[in-house]
Amino acid sequence: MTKSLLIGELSTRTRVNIETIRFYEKQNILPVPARSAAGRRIYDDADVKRLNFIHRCRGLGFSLKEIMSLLSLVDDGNYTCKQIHELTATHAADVKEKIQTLQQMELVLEEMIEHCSKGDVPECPIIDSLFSN
Amino acid sequence: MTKSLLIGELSTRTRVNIETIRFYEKQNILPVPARSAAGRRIYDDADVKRLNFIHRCRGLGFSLKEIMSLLSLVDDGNYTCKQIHELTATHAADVKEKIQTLQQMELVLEEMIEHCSKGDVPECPIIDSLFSN
DNA sequence: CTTGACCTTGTAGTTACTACAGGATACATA
DNA sequence: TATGTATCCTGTAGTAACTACAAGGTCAAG
Repeated sequence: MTKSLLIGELSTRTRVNIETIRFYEKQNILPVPARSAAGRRIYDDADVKRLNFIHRCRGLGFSLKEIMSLLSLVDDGNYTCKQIHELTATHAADVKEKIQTLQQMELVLEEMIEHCSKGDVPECPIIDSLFSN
Repeated sequence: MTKSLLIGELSTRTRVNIETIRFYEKQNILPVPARSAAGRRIYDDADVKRLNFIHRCRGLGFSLKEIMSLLSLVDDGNYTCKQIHELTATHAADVKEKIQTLQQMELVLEEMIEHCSKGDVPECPIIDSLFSN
């Protein structure tokens, strides 16, 4: 049988913020839960599992939209490995692109920093290069 | 003498969106410009220079807050190379951290993708791993 | 029976824009 | 002169994914 939890327990167990859990419900990523007589949200093991899934996906940089796509494939029950692979590969490509952009930034920043005297003087090659042209 | 420009020309010259230019003004990153008799914003070479600076900084991933710090140092006229260096180095460290986070994500994503059959079957190791525990 | 922990809703703030709506102005052409 | 169209104006709302309240209800323990 499945154990029932209040939102605080679900939060502790999944390490997802209470506010975030309510936010996910509003976004239709988490299903509307049962309520106690006093109106409190009641969750079960399936919710723990789903929220952990969402949390892991977020940790891998998937957007909520992408997570919804993954979840609706799973919810419909008729997903194929190929479909999941495609979504994941697309996301992985996005991540790679972001890394490249950031590495380009890093390169320029490091170069600017290198040329810097770092002194208590009112001339700075960083400012000069950014203000040039 | 400095040439005066309307917002559209400033936009073309700096490749910064018109809406973005007005946004920067509202954020006090760009100074309030002069106005024509009909109320149109009038810019000059100093604005071109400043907006180019902002644009480059954005391209290097500086936040508007960071850019404001840089600009106010410059505006006050009493900045030192050391101060600029510090702001830049801090930002560079942020960028490095972001890169590392993304590389971790990439690693996990690639591993998941590798284990994938990519087939038209209803079992997927990606889903399995994300739903496990 | 009160205290404190926990829950509820709803709204506003964050970042850096972007996208309108609805209206005024400027200039060239018919 | 009329008209078209390009440009400008203000102000508001939407985007992503939360986070942070405010103001109030509920529950268990001492």
